[in-house]
Amino acid sequence: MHRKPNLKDVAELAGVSAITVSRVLTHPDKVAAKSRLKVEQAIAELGYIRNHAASALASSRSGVLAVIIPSLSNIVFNDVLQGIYSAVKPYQLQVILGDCHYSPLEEEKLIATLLSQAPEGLILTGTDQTDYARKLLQNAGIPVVQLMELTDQPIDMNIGFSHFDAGKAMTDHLLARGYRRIGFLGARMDPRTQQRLAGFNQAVAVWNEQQPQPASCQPYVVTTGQSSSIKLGGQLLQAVMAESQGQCDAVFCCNDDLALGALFAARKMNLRVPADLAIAGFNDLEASALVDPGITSVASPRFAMGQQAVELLLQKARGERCDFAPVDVGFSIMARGST
Amino acid sequence: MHRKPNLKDVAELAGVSAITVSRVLTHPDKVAAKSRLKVEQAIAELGYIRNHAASALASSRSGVLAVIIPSLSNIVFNDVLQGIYSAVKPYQLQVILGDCHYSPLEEEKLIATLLSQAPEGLILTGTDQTDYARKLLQNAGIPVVQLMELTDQPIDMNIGFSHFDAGKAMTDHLLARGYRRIGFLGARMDPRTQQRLAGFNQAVAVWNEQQPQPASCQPYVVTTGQSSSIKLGGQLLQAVMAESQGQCDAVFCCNDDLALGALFAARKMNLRVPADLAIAGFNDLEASALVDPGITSVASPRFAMGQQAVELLLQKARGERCDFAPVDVGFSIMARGST
DNA sequence: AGTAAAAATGTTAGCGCAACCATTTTGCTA
DNA sequence: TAGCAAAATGGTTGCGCTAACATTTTTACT
Repeated sequence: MHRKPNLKDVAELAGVSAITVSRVLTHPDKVAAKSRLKVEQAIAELGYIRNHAASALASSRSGVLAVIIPSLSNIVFNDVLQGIYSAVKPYQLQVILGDCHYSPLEEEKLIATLLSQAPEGLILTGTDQTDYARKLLQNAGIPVVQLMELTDQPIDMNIGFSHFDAGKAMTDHLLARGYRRIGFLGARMDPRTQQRLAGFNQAVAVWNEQQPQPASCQPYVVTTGQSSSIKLGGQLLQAVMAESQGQCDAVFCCNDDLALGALFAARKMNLRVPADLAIAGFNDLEASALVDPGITSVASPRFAMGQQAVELLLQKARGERCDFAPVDVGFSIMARGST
Repeated sequence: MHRKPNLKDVAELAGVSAITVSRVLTHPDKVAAKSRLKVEQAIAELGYIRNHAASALASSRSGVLAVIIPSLSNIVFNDVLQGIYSAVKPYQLQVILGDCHYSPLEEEKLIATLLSQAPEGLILTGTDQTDYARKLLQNAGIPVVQLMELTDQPIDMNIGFSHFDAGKAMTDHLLARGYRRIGFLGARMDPRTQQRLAGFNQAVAVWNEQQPQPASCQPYVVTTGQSSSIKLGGQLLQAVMAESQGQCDAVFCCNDDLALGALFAARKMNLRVPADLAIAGFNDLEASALVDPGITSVASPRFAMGQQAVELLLQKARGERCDFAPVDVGFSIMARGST
């Protein structure tokens, strides 16, 4: 036999009907142990592998979960992905992953492509999808989770935390520690980074409103559209130092890559951390806790977010629940030596 | 209309036959501009999205590329993935990604699952697949690339470099710099790590054979099955220092995570790098170049490997070539301050 | 043993699309 | 304008599987 064996071949060899073979594969408990054994032997003998396309077509269940992240290179989404994969494991689900490179338009195209797989659900990052993308998803009628940040108008389900609040909290932390000339170092400037910056600005504004003149805070904001990296952190530190004429006494980096870069660069500039310069980051990467001094950062349960996204998706797909309020997973300030 | 629109619905609205609509989607150049326009309008109006399962079943082309990596958390495979995604982009191909957690058995199961998607090709990491997995792949008759390391008996195609040679070269580098009490810090101990260790042992053996007694090299090997992390690097450094009673003057870490951890720990132990202790790593992560001192490491073209894997796969799938000798992409020693 | 219920198995039909081959239309040359 | 090749389009069929219903066999209990 040259062509690949199909259900019928297995059925003939096992001496049962095709549907019985099908059942062995999908509802093994609905088949008598005796037949099941015969079928399993036949499958093994022929090296039969089910044709997923045919199965999906006949059952109109694809067994596919679509995931779109903004970047493969940002480790942050790696953690989320791991959560997703770990949650998916017990189920017969394949993950199809797309990278939209932080572009809503690319994301829109990806959504259109991925929808052709008729996925059981879709996990998106962030909340700034295009109108057309939202329409596509509405029509598709599949459960959707928007992950990482919170929104008032979710497409469907929503799990995340407030990057605005986190940015504000970190800035308050710096203010509370006595820093008054605080730089904000931002790269990429995707929506979540912008929210962190907004939180920073808000915290500074509130502070300056409440404090008498001599204690007021001078912010220095340096941002770039470049994607963030450790190296860039050093460059941005130099930039903010230039802009503040060396007055800057703390920097709030929009993520830990920049913060690490700033820390390494500070050393080379002979700035003592935190005596001359405090450094705060975001995302709480492993390295941040282990460098000396440790970098103060914002931690969030990324792995758990990924897991929970899958759980909610499947609950909704199974029709177990349908009232899903946005889930705020919160964040925490990991205060360390750098501030 | 409640159900999702299908080809026929589009065809009726556009006033053409179903097959013409199909052609607009797959061979747009085979359709007159006039019909194409009508069809495109109808598609937009109905929000039609092609059913991938039906398409795959009818055409027996899945448009899927399967990829199995040993770990999502290891950034190294991230780079490879990025290469794969970048190479896949111009084609109508979806990537289905599996994580086998460094387990050949899990990999075997994953292969069986992924084969049911009838992928156009499969990219595997490493070369230690189970016999049954190899048989499955032989039967499947799809192009396969084994990535990252080289082997004499590839399943099909093979792209990578010699981790043995790289381990040996790095050890030679340390010996040439005058270090004689060299520790090898290994975590996870997957096949590639073992090859690096074998290269290390070989280099030491060769050295000791050629050198007179007083110049001979004393190796200290400390390994663990735990998965590697920055933190673990520090712990392993302490372990090797204990084992060598503080005599160790250089450590070759099986990857840069460990090396960074070793560097951070060395600082806390008041060891000057490289005066008291040299540190070498593997993989050349971004941070390794930017810490102070920079960590000497082994660089390899991971992104390019991913890209090339896709290219070869597609060439073979299109039948353009079939004689694929293993591709050695090589490596290079990035000598930095740490050694 | 007899009966009803439950479990196991089979039959039929169709999921949505594209390959194949047949037919119609178009564009071009003499 | 006829005639022909090439381009465009359509009809039929089947890809491999499973849902829904139909039938048979087994089980449990009187």
